[in-house]
Amino acid sequence: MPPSDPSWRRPGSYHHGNLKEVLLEAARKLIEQHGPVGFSLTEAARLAGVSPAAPYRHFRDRDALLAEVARTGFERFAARLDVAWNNGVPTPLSAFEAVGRAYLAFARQEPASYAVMFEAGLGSEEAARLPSADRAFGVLQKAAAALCRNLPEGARPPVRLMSLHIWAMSHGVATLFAQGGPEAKKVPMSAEEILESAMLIYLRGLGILEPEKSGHS
Amino acid sequence: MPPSDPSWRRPGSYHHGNLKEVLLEAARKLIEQHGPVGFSLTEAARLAGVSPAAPYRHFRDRDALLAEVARTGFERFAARLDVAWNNGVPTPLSAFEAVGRAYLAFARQEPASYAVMFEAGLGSEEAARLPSADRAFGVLQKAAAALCRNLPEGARPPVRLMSLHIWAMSHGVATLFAQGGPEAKKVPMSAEEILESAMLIYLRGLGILEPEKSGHS
DNA sequence: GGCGGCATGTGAAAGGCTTTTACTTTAAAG
DNA sequence: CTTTAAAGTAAAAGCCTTTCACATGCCGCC
Repeated sequence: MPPSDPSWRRPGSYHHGNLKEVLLEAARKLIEQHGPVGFSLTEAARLAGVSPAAPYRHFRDRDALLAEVARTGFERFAARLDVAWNNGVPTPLSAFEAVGRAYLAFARQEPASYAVMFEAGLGSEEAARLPSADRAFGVLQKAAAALCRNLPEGARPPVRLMSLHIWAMSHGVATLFAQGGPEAKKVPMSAEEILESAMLIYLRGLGILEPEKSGHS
Repeated sequence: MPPSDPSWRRPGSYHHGNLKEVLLEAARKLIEQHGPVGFSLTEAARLAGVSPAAPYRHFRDRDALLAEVARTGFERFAARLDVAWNNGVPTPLSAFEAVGRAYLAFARQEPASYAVMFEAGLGSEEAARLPSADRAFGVLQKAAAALCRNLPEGARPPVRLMSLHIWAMSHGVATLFAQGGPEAKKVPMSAEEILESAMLIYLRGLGILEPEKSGHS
């Protein structure tokens, strides 16, 4: 069992000892730099210090490596959203906002994972039915449900639809404004401010928050 | 001047006569099928019936072709949003909803263009400062401003922030649910329904729409 | 009308990437 | 200690990108 340091390499040995992890790490770094299009298996192998054929001992092909980046990405993503949600304490609203910030933080800190997880034609064909993808969405759904609990019986929106709204808004803000994305520069606000303000207005529209008296934050 | 049919080819001639347009069209078709990663200049040339070197008479390199797909995509995108907006008639709200549908329709009908326009590391580095990208965003901003005009003076939200919200929501819904995307299948609603319901709630949160009495559409 | 220039397309070649196959090394199980 | 199979290598086939010298023929100019 190799040490937890993901860039560890068995000293002076024919066998690498940790190649799979190192390749995934290298892939994330390269995708970050050159985009998913510019990423090359050979270059990842070079970074890991092995021959171009070595990766095929751990992944069927290039796509399988990307799919694994997506899979492990969803695991960390779901875990971080769940930690941020923290069972809705201290309040459902504050925990909900923490989830939003965690969403954006993940997109910022692992842009390569996020791209492979959500961009069409990368590894995401099957990503939808990944268990951890469902777990991640489940966090949003739990949060939405908790926010509705104070509402009178008849005024509760469909929770599933509500979480799709939240997901779409988070995803839109993340890709447009949180990653170094095209439009990030033209906007004088952080992605976090944009997402939070949008969510406050949305929740007000559902009657979950009181209408504000005057002025907009 | 070649005819307007984009797949026209000069009959039995050494010179193609319409290669640039045909290459862009081929690129969109190929990206649609294999994703931006799988797209190859050589294959586009094959589709157009020319040698692999021919494209270099019209584009500096592969990236330049993708950038041109993005540029022309933004032109059509802006034009279609503007047509849908139709100067806010018959009512700002109905026109606004038409813009939303046009947004999703474009993402559906030109998934390749949309991907290259917005996905990181494709042609989008400079796409942000494209004039037509600004025009497209300008339509959203016009629509947002018009929706606010009925509001009392002090209750008007910052129009720029509001249009960022609208943009992010539209983009999120488009990429998650409108394109054949990962999650489209798991959801029993159309992207249009998801976007419109989200927008109604959002506008209610701004006080632009009346709170509904009971039940959720 | 003929001619010459320039835009446009071709062919071949260099170099990189993906993937396969046969071979080598070495850790670890018995 | 020996056997075995996991994990790495080298080499080769095939595709892609890009460049360069060369071919073609459309168009404007005399």
